[in-house]
Amino acid sequence: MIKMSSFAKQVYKAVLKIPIGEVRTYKWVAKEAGKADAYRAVGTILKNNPLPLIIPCHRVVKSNSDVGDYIFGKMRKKRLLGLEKEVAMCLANKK
DNA sequence: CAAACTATTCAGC
DNA sequence: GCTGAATAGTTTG
Repeated sequence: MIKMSSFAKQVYKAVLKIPIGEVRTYKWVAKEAGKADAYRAVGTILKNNPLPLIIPCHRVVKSNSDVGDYIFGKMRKKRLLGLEKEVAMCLANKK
């Protein structure tokens, strides 16, 4: 088991709750985590995020629909979002 | 324990 | 639309 900060755990759970093809804002994640005013902490945690491959940090964007930042790079994040959108459609329409 | 840093957000012009 | 400042939690020494 990996030990981590209490807020981080909630943040990860909130991010994992985001459906594929959809994106949420850092504020939203912070709120789900229990601290709506900790949007900045969310970014800090995800930045040091110990499980970048099991946490869809790319589904978290800024409030202005800005892409925000990503561990693998903003470009990779954008690409992933578009790809996930297609995947979501596939799962919904079973194309 | 305290200081510094940060993947953000809000307000003003 | 852009710039500057604030706030909350994590991390490191």
